[in-house]
Amino acid sequence: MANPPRLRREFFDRSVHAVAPDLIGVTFLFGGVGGTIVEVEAYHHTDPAAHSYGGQTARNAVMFGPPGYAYVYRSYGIHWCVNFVCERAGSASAVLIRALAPTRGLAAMRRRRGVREERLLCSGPGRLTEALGIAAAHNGLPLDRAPFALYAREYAPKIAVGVRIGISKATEQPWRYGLARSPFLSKPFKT
DNA sequence: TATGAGATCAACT
DNA sequence: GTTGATCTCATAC
Repeated sequence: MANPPRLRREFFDRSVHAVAPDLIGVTFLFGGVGGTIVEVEAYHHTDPAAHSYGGQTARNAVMFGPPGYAYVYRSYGIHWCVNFVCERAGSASAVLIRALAPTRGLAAMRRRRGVREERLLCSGPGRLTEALGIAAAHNGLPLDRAPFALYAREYAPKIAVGVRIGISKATEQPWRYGLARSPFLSKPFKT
């Protein structure tokens, strides 16, 4: 069965609030391993919760570059989290990938994660980077070239919207998007 | 089901 | 010195 078309780099050349819901249902592979995006969050440089809010630093420099690149950072000193940079160079906006429904490379994901349950492989930003093998070395890589591969969705999914998770600033902004009722969400959406 | 501690690092006060 | 865009395990109800 043929893969659907890859996402073009221009896909990311739009408002982060337009790109984020459009990523739900997209297939995200890294080194041939991954699945369907079911949960994301949008961050913009005018947003106090964003890493880019206080200006450019060594850590967040990729966010200030052109769209269509991966921003990878260390979270809580333990985990890696991956973002897709959006809009245009300097806008410093990105979409945090929070959860996947695993479809490809299940054995590799189970080996890296050390768990068997499919639900626990990619249901959280730290979990999915561990499952896919994403780390600091991949910060700043383009999303339209290997080892990244993004494939357009083939249907319009039912999008759930809610407040973001794990932040303490701008907590009221409804910038978390997900596939409604997916069992692979890091947390369910209020209905 | 719910709450708490520990792991461990870069940015910031 | 404190705080996170987190996760896991332990303990308590």
